[in-house]
Amino acid sequence: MKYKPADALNKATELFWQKGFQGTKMRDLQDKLDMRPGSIYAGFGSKEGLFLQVIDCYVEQSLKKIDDYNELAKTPLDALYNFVTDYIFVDGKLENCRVCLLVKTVSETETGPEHLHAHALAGLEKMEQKFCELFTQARQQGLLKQEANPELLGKWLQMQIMGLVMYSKNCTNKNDITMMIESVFSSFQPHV
Amino acid sequence: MKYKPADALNKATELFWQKGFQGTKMRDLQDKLDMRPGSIYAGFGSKEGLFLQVIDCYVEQSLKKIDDYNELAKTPLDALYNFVTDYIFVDGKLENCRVCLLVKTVSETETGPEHLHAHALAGLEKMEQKFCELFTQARQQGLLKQEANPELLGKWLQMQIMGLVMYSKNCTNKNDITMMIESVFSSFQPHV
DNA sequence: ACTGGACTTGAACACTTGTTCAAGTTAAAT
DNA sequence: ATTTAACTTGAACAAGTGTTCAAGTCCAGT
Repeated sequence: MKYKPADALNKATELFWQKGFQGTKMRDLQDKLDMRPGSIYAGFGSKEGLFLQVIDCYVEQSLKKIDDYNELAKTPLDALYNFVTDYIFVDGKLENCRVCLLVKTVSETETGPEHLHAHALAGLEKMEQKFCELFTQARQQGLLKQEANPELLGKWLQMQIMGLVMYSKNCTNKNDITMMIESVFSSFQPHV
Repeated sequence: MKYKPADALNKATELFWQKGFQGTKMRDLQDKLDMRPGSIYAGFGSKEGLFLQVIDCYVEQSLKKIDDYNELAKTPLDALYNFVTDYIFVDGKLENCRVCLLVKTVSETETGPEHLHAHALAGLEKMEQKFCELFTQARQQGLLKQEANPELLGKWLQMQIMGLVMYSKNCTNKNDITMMIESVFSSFQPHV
């Protein structure tokens, strides 16, 4: 496969993210990627194969995104805070927030194709691990109580993000969400 | 429409809940409901029409379920706690937990059919209102600080449930989830 | 110039999709 | 017994589905 897959994968990601796995039709992909069916099958094997690669690509980019935030922010906790805030307020607007592709896929394939489900779950696990990493750093820097459990905090943050993002679909009040984010992150501060 | 829709609607709910709107095919419904296409269309208008009725039915039953919990429990807070716990640990097992049909639909139709999306959101709003109701009762009974805002607590609980349920798909450790539920509900107790 | 392999094309295929409809059944009201 | 309206049936339809494949294009290595 010599085809420049980066651009194609990003376009495919956009489609799958918008419409889900089942909602995305091969014809949609053909139009969006400007590739004929044969090329897509030569390059990616099948719709499922393409989707799996899209997920890998998505996970890789998401992990990198967190690293980028971490380099820019003063502390790992700030990085996580900024990551979450920017994820929910895209261009400052709550309406632009979209459910994470992995979460969407997990929900869609709850009973569906086993390997798609497993693949999305594996991606989420990597995200959680990354959260855990940053919490570990934060503790080393004395930003958390010494007894704090980074692994548990990672799980907790993962859960909170899932809740925040899903709930943001159901909420028109920017203020409510802002308060919730504050509330989530204030629980990470060491007891004063 | 004289057809006994109760049984049919429940069976349809089961299918849509398992497979989602797009994932559920008319043939599946025909088999599960043991009805021929003409009958389904006479009774429900279309696949979308049936789905909308399924959602209404689901919301109604969910609201009633909370009322039932409220009658059985000592306090509204206990009722909510039991509701959440039983929702996540179905038959005591984390694996049996399924993403709420409304949440699943919101996620699936994020960009898709406008009215399906709106209908699911409306259902979620009713659930939130019910949570708010119970929190109001709890405050009247002195179980919450007088300054507590039941409306905000309702939103908060809605968000937390979404997070807990979605995260439970990604978690094999029953203990972790139990701790998270405790953590969520301990935040409702008045400051000691 | 020639070969060979990777990539592309677009028509075509077999199957599935949601939906329709003419014909048949039921059962209460006249 | 006749009418009427609601409901059921199941074959059929048109459109859409993921996928294939013979034929063509490209281009690096000989």
